[in-house]
Amino acid sequence: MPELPEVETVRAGLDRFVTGRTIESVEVLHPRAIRRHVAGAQDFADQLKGRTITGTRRRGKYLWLPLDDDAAIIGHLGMSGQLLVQPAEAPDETHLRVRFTFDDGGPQVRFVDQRTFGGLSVSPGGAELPDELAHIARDPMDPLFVDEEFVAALRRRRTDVKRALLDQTLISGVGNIYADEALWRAGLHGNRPTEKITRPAARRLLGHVRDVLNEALGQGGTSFDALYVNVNGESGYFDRSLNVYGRSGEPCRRCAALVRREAFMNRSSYSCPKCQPAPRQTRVRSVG
DNA sequence: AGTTGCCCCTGCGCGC
DNA sequence: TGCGCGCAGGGGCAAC
Repeated sequence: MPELPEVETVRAGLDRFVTGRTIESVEVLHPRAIRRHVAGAQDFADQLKGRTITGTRRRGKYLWLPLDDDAAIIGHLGMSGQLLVQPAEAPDETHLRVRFTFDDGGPQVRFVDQRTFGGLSVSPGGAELPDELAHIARDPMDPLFVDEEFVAALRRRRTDVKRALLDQTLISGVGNIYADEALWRAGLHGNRPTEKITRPAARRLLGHVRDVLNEALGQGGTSFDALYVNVNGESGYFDRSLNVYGRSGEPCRRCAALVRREAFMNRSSYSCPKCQPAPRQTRVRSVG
């Protein structure tokens, strides 16, 4: 569920509550929530006990908390994960998976995840980029993201442009909502083959991706329901600014044609039939 | 080697 | 009211 703006909102919210605090204990209430930590729940808790969190970082949809021993706690929210700051006396959430308590007796950090697609792990390399995240491309908010490298890499792909936007090894942080919104702004149908996107069109698309991510971040992200909230349990407001996502059958805000929904990889894509005409011919797939 | 589907889960809203 | 179905902000990984 959460894409870059939502994850960044969570990271920023977490920062002042965790930086400089020392972990007293870690309670794993559901093993699936730490499945990426292959050594298991006991090892996860043992490694973290007594460690001090030195800050908060993010790349794409992943965030991590560097520790005083150069490892880091990595967090991914999946579709329904939350990181909440809660007083010790707050009742356990229904889907509470992991609880962190600190030696100052202050608020706990809780990982709550209804569907358990998200999870936590401990990985070395926390100061720069945890080893586990080596395959994740820089996101477009990263000062070291190189636009022209993205443009070239996009055009080298042999896939459809929406699939490329969702590929976290090409560009990270973009998910189903913001891919659809950026494609609408760019006037491109998601099924357009990447090799036919011109360099200027690719640059424009990247600009729209950046714009929509920034605007959503300014609104605290997109919340359709109680599943996405910040560390204090508050919703974001970008849902009011969505132009196509989830607006099937409603008028396009640019041309009033009715927004269409198309099946896409067991999910949905939303687009304007006039502003984003489907490519005449779908990508030719190599055979044999 | 690059690309494509499947599948992991829980809950909600809808139609019958 | 109750059941079954489809759908949901993601990504790893086996199979082509």
